[in-house]
Amino acid sequence: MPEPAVTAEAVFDAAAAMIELDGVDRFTMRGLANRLNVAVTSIYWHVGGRDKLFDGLVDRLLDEMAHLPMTGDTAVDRIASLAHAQRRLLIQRQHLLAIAHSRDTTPKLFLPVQRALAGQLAELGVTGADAALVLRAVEVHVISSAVMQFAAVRGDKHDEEDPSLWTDDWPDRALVEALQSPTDYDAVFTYGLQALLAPLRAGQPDPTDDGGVTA
Amino acid sequence: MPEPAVTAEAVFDAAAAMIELDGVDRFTMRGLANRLNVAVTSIYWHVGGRDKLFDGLVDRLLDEMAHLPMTGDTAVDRIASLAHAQRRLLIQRQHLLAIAHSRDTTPKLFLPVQRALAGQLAELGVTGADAALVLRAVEVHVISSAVMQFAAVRGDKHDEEDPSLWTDDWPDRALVEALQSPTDYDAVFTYGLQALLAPLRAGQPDPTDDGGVTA
DNA sequence: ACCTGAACACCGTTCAAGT
DNA sequence: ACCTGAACACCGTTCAAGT
Repeated sequence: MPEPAVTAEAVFDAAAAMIELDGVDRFTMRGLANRLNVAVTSIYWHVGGRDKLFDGLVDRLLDEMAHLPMTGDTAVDRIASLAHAQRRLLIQRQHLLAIAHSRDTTPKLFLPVQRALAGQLAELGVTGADAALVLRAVEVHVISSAVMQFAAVRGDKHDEEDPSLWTDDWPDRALVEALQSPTDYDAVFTYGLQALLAPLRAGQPDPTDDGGVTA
Repeated sequence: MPEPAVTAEAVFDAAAAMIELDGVDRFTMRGLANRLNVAVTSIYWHVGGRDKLFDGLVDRLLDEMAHLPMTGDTAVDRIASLAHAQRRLLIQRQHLLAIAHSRDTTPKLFLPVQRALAGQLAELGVTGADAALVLRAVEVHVISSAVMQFAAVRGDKHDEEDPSLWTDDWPDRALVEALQSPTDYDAVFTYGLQALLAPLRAGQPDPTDDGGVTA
């Protein structure tokens, strides 16, 4: 009974490692087979084709997100800490996030934290459709900003401002200078999250009241 | 002096139309050449390879964004209306946005609206590094949520909630039901935008004060 | 059950050759 | 200046064949 040369586990591990190293674009079935020292076709037997392989990798990410820490004295703090933890993991798994995005399964990433968020919102008295809206607003903020930061950081060469767009007589020199340096996505994320959670801190004004901004 | 069979303009037009119809993934150089009734290699002479072609398409999107409308009685309303207009255009140009994203040039999309936003923020007395932060928070919100919505809507089959994740004894039946229906991304966007702009409405509290949520 | 090589139908891109 | 076909070096996937 000779041991198999590879297992499905080993295929996923190797694929994840390769992708984390070189990115999704440079990942090929043939390269993976080469790394595992098997024929390409062997991979098809173990895990199926490229799509099945990526499905499996995304499922791994989902599992990881099911065990995120959540700390804090108040419910709002716990929501914020969960959002930060989720974001950190997504940044760490940039390439898996990119895969999920390219496969249009980003909304699946809501699921592992939904129950925890719902529980904290319930503690704040936010329930029903209101809770669904806030929950999704937080998740969209966490995930979409991570998706975008990933692309932005990779293309950081273009992030520096083109000064030619600003006339020299623009009065706010400090602003122009601030825009010249690369975006601090962590700060932007935290600012946005804080804004999203602000209405939850002071009583509970109707979160669906848009203040007439709908334009 | 025979007229050329194709021009660079015509190539870009045809490419944009094809991509808008079938998506980026199904777009190929050979298919484009076929549609134009020329040899593939002719395209290389006119606009260069795939990368150059996509660069050109993204530049077209940038041009479009330079002429967005901005209306409203107050500066905050004008910022909101600009954000909504930018979002609408990005949704309309979903596939071009996807191209920009895949090429890591999403931050470039900030540029065409930066001056207008800076002007309105200045009217509100928000300047310097604070203005840069708010400006980027708004732009990240607009662009990243559009990037994500695009993927989410394409994969809408997965958007419906898996009820098995909720135990039957979860108390908030209305929430579970709300999560079962597909996400209303417009509502989520408006809610987030309103939250981002709220501190600008009532005086100007320090926007970098995170209320201790940094976790 | 596991692994292989050959083969198919694609890609993007280069380049010498035509007019 | 403009357009072509042939050719190169890749892809992912299928399938019959081996053990």
